[in-house]
Amino acid sequence: MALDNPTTQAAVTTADKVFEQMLHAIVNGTIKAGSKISEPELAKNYQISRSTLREALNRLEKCHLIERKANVGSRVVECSIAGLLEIYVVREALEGMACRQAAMNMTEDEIIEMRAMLKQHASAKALRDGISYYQEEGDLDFHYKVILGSHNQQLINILCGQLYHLVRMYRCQFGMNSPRATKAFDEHSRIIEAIADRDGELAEMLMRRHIAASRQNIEKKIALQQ
Amino acid sequence: MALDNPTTQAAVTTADKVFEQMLHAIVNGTIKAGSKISEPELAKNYQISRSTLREALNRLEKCHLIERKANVGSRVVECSIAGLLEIYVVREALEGMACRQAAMNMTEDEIIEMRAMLKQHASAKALRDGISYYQEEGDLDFHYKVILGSHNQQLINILCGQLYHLVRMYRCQFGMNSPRATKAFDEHSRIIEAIADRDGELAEMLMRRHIAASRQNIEKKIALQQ
DNA sequence: GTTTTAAAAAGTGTCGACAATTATGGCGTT
DNA sequence: AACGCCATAATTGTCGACACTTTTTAAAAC
Repeated sequence: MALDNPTTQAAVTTADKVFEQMLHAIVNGTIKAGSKISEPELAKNYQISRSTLREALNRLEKCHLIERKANVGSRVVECSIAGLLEIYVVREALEGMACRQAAMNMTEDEIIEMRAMLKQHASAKALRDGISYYQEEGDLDFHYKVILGSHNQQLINILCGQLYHLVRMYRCQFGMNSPRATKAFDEHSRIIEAIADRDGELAEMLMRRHIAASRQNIEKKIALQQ
Repeated sequence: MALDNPTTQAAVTTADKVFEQMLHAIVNGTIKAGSKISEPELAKNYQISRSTLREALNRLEKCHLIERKANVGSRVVECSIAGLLEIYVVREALEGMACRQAAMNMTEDEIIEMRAMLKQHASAKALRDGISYYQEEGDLDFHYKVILGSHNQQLINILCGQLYHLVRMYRCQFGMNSPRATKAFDEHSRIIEAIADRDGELAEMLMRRHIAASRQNIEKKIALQQ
């Protein structure tokens, strides 16, 4: 499935399942950002013991979705504009480098797969009502594939394993369906071509601009609102 | 203290203390890389219950120092050349960006502090026998300060909170006292000047070259050994 | 002798209870 | 009425025991 994370393995233990449930709940705001987490209450809700719940909380903490203070408890992270911009800065650096590495390390098969995916996005875009699909899951798909294409486990872990949960949380809660759909599609195309040409330097530059453009788009929006 | 991490708060709970002990043990190789972790055995060694130990293991997992598989157990991460190079790639991207942000966001006081630190390193270097100090803790100090100077919490968390434990582990276990001491000192100086000039673009480029040079130094060494 | 199967041992996951710490609320004082 | 203090309640941290999985061991079948 598109929104499933490439790094997470199937949830076998109950703590895993509760983690996934809470993950979705936090991402889509059912568990409110900034709210305090009551261990006894949640354990009762999910019908599990506190030990199991705490195991799930530890994984949420690994994704930086909750923060814990000793002897005080856990809170869901706040969603602030400043925090969002911070994430964009990190993404610009990491995904830019991932793109450079992808240009060096992607297999021909992976490149073919990416081109096929983009073609599919293009037809979905033509359908017009498919635009929202493209923006949400399609965009994530594209970025995932580039990151995986870097073949760098550290990059993959940081980006897919933790940062992207936060990205999805912000997208959900800020309702970000930016009007950059068409533009973003063209940018994706050029990035793939740079990767296919094995031009790491260009690929990195294009990806950085692509992400920086999204960030500046948000900065502009904020400036207008004030 | 130099090697203490700026992001970790004082260890109050026993799980915290065990985490710190195990952290040091893993970093310096007392607990061998790649070895399996027996919960019952370690719990007995540290004279704590398995619950508390597992809490400590969760924090080690957050730093990517151990890896867990469901119903199987934990292993200390392996130290491979490939893994080391992967980390350098991530550092080049993240610390480069951190340096750019530092040029934008550092306060004048922080810049003064950095210059003072570098002056101290210079005198230590002049002492000759201080060289090892400069290389080990001094180098980490410099990089820490730049990262903190970015004022970007996400960057700080990823770099100081998790990646740098791995870096220290590799330094310890591979015994890396690279002969780049003098060169590195000059590079540090130029980076600080770029930050002081508020030239983010140059600062990022210099930091990336600085880290890339270290990586290439290792690649060269490896090539010679083979 | 090798492979398959089954039982036993060891290890991890989960639970409920107790201990230690922090938050709450009422009381008295200023 | 506002502030500080103490007792109580609630929450988090830790413990030991049990349930379930995986691994090991040994026997049985081929």
